[in-house]
Amino acid sequence: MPKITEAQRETRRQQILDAALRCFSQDGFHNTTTAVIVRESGVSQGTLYLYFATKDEIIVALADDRHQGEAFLSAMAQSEQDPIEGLGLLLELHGQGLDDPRRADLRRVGIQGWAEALRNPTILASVTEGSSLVRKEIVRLIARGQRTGRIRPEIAPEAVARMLIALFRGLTLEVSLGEDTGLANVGPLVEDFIRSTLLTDAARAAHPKIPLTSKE
Amino acid sequence: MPKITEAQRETRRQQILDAALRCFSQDGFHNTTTAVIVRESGVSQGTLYLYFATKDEIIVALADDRHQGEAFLSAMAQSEQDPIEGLGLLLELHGQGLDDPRRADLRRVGIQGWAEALRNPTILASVTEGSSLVRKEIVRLIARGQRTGRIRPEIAPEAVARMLIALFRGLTLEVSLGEDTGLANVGPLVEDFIRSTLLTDAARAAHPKIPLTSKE
Amino acid sequence: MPKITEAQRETRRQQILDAALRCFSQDGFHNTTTAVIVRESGVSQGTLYLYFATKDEIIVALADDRHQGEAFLSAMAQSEQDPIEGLGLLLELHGQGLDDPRRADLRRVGIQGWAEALRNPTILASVTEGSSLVRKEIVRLIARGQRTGRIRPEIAPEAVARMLIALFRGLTLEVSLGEDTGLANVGPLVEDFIRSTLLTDAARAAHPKIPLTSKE
Amino acid sequence: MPKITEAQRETRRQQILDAALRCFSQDGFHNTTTAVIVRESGVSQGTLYLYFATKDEIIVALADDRHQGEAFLSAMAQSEQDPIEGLGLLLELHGQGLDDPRRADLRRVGIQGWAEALRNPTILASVTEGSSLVRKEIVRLIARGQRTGRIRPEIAPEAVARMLIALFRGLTLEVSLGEDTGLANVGPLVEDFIRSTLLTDAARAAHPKIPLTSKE
DNA sequence: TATGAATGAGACTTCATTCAT
DNA sequence: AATGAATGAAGTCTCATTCAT
Repeated sequence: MPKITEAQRETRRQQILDAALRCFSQDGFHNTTTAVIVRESGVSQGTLYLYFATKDEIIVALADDRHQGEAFLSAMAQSEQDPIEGLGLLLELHGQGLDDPRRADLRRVGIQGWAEALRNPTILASVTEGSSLVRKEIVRLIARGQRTGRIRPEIAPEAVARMLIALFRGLTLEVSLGEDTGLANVGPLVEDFIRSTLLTDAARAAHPKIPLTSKE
Repeated sequence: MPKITEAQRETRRQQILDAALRCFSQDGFHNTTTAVIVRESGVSQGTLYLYFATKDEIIVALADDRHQGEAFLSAMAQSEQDPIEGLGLLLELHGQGLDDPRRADLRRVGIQGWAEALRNPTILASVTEGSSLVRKEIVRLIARGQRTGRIRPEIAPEAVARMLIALFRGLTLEVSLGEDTGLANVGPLVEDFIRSTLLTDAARAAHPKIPLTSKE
Repeated sequence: MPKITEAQRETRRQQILDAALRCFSQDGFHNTTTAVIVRESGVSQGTLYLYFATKDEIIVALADDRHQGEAFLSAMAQSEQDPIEGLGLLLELHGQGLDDPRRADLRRVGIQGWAEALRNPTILASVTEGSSLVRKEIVRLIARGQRTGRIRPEIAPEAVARMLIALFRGLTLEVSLGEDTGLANVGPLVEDFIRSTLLTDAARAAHPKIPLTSKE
Repeated sequence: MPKITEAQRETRRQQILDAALRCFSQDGFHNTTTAVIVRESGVSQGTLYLYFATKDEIIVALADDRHQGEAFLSAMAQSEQDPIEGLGLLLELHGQGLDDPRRADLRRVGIQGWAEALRNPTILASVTEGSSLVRKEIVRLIARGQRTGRIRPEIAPEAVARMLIALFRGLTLEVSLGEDTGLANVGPLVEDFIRSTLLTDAARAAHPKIPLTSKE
């Protein structure tokens, strides 16, 4: 029987994960020693292993955190009545995620997660789970739009989903690498793409502007 | 007067890089020991360090190789007379690069390079150099298309370039993670995007189909 | 609150230093691997680095130990009331240090320390600190002797100090190299030197024999 | 049958030894790689091993060079008719050797030779041979002085020799460690020592000043 | 003879993990 | 539960020496 409450335990765990996120973001997963995480999180070397069985498990936990965030965004988009507005909201939220400086560490560690996923099945599962959630949500929204006649029927919803996910992952990378062109906002172009490529002529008339307001 | 010719030296170097590429692809950069690279490449432990000063330098060299490949693709696209066909060729070549099983290792190591670039300025420079080349080529093609009235003038060439690069990076990741949906080819959608979003009405009529034949 | 007390830590540290002293004495600093020190001291490879950051730091610590010993001898000499007896005591103690077989390792490692001091500023500082202490003590004793009229006033105290230090270092080397002539004790000659060269005629009469009893 | 003359061979050998002396003086024997010696001497890696079978043999050769110099000094002293003047000359020559900046490298490498001699019998033999030559010469001079009644008969020649050798070795060390007091010349004190301790009253009257002119 | 590329044993050091307290 | 000292396997890199040309 534990001598600390579940809440205390969860707090400690987050404390470690927060420190790990910062460290991994700065020095990379493999160049961060458990000693540093321990120092940054304020727990002891031994305590770390009361919460995570291995160092690998820490990055797995961070990856899991990440796709929980994605699940949340999907849920929000789903609550939207209009599918096109739902799609716009999804894109907007992800677009904001790209910009938010408070999420810089998450983005950087996310990229490292991709590299790890190539050889760690657990992390791969986590990454895939996250993208899968988003993909399904996009497919659902597109399909709904097609049923209501707003989105061109010949469009393959899966393809759109894959394309949008790939696009956002690529933008995450671009932002994190600091490949700052200082020019040209991609947001309006994505908006343009959706309007011209996905929407039917009728919908295009009804939606003079879909609510994609990402500043990125 | 060296005991070995420059060509022999280059061969040896490639031999090491080839082995390293295979190893890094399989186990990741940080989980590949120099001992394994040495074993795989058939040279001795000491010889490795006659060609690369540190293990890090090997991944830098692989990243450099990579953007040399990108320079080559850009050069090919530039040789095309018609900007739209040039753009199509560029996309096709990159699309083929996504599919080619012989390039699987390159893709996987490329993703690891992204993670390394976050904390290794030399690798970052190499990655950025590669994308920069492609971006400039795309901008050049779009601008040319706009001058000839084939591409809508209100389109921002930089934005298109960033979007396409992000898209292909994202697709590289998708393919490498094996997130295989088994469905829906993105290629036609990209083609559709270009036709609907970029081309002027006149050009769209003239190009009933732009030559984007990527099967991915 | 540390898991081990300061005393336990100091014991461990000495345990390592003792082993290192033996190893360095036998095989030389550069021909002694950390693996051997570890084996001899009974600690693990990792533990060594819990006490010393680098192998170099071990020899620095040994050099420091050495000049702490010299400080002790100086303190003893200073406690003597009569300056000539103090000088005699100092020489006697150092003379005993030359003979003592238990100090053979210290002498041998000391000589290696000289070689290291040529290119390691930290070790140089340690060696210099040690000789400086002794020099100051000799100067103090000589000057005191001059004030009481026992030592010839035209003698330069600094020169005597340098000469005696050089002499003892040279004798340390001779003993350690085993250049054993089996003949002729230097001790009485040093005694003679002091009587004839340093003492005033009056003091020479009062001290028919200064208490220099080194057998070396 | 050699394709180069003995003279050419000797030149090459010296070229290597000169480079090695400089390198060893600067970085120490163990921190000088053969690669550096090769670079400094201008010969190739392979050629080095045509002249010296091992790296150790290089320091042995340097040690041998050294005691050849000592043999030369002894020969000079022996040529002197008067034993006391001979002794003075010997001390003067060694004293000059301490000061000469062109001999700084020799002194530094000599000290490293002491450290090596502790575990390398060949180097030990070389060092011992050098000191032995000097010791014998001093003994011979003292004994001669005793026969002619210039030096006190109760003095042990061996002890004087050992003391003087130890003293000069110690001074070599002091100079090389840069323990510069900026004060007090030891030379006159040594002179004083010889006059007061060794000479008979008669000789002291005859030699108002023995020719010891070392500036060190 | 001379060269310099190649070799591979081995050195130092790090670090994820354990376990007695 | 928490601690932090201890562990030892393993990794990167060096370097004296060799040998085919």
